[in-house]
Amino acid sequence: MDKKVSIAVVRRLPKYYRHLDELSSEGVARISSGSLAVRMGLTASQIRQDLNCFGGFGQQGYGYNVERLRDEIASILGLDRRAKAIMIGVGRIGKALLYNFDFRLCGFELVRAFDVSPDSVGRSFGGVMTAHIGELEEFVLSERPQCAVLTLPRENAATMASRLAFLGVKGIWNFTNVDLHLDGAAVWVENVHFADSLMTLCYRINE
Amino acid sequence: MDKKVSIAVVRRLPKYYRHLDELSSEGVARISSGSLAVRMGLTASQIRQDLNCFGGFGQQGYGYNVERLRDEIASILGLDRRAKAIMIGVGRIGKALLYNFDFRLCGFELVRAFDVSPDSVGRSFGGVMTAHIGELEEFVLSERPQCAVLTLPRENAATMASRLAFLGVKGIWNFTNVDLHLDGAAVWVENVHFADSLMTLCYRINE
DNA sequence: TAGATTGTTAATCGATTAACAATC
DNA sequence: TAGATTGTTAATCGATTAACAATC
Repeated sequence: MDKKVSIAVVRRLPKYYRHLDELSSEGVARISSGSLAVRMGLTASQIRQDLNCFGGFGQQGYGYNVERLRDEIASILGLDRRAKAIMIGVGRIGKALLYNFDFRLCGFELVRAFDVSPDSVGRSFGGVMTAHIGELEEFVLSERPQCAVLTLPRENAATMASRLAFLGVKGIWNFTNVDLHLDGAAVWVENVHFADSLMTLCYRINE
Repeated sequence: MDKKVSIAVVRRLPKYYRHLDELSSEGVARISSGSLAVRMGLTASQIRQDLNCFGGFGQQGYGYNVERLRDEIASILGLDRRAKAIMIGVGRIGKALLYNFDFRLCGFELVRAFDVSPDSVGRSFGGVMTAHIGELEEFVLSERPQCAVLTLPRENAATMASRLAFLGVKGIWNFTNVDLHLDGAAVWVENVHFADSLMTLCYRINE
């Protein structure tokens, strides 16, 4: 266990979790790497390799216990830690996330949103209170959120990212279509580049 | 030119496009693979390899003409084709896209949205008219959109995907947290899995 | 026990990086 | 011409797949 874990493996973990959780809801108690492979569109070999980065969760001749494996993966991902997160920018995308997206299922507690607009400041959306961006420093230094959701206009993304890195935030979930360069800072940036995604689809359609 | 193009290369194309477009706005007329590599966080070798999948766009001793290269990549991606797209499901995420996202910059014209709710049907959001989902078949068969944006509740995603595949849609931009299996159908699915993305970040933060 | 299926090592495949001749 | 930088081939690296002994 604890071999070097590649990016490719980490990116597959949420997918494993999702399918195992579904299987669990369907009442499936155990599954072999072969069946899971068919269901997920992977190879059995790859699944066994992936899981063995973290430990031997299966049993020869039997397969894997669905609930146990799901919970192991949840734990590996840190979904049970409930780290604090904040949101920067409460526009349409920010609000869509606040109302429709369950941060808890992804291991986070969204504790505060920030914006500049009087339309949003002081109001609560999806149960999350919005404060003025001027209060960011004080809030972060006292509450120590580990993650920030960047849903502000792209012009302000780079500056805000540095500001957050300086404050010690450890992860940025970036919805602006900008590549953030936080050289030196120990910040992990996870990008959600809508445009890149749709352009990829455009390529496939026109192929 | 026209060597086999890997998934990895295709996924980098939008990023090349974005950076070249920025360089162009900055008034930069030419760039070497070395400088572009520094800017994009890649290696010069990889950039030259990537671009040579499609043709020799550079010039020895000079580098690449920024505007020309940007336009070549736009053309490779098909951003200049303006394919028709429709949206299925006009909830908060759908509306956020309709109001804030520029489909044209990604090679699509969003021509119609569909929903069931009387709150949305007959209304226009971000310049796109919403029709009742019952009119889907007629519309698709006459207008022949090549792409559908799936922003409906996840319970309905699988059924709707089959329906769209049957109607001859060629690409699905999937915002529901479900893996769609359209075996046999010639449909490319491009997923935007918010939860998978955030869970990945959760892993990094708890590492 | 016999059958099934894992964990793990070895083989293959593909993608990235390095090197350099071609040439602007 | 000399310097710079590409296009392209070869070398390396890493990830996926195959194979099989271990074992439940």
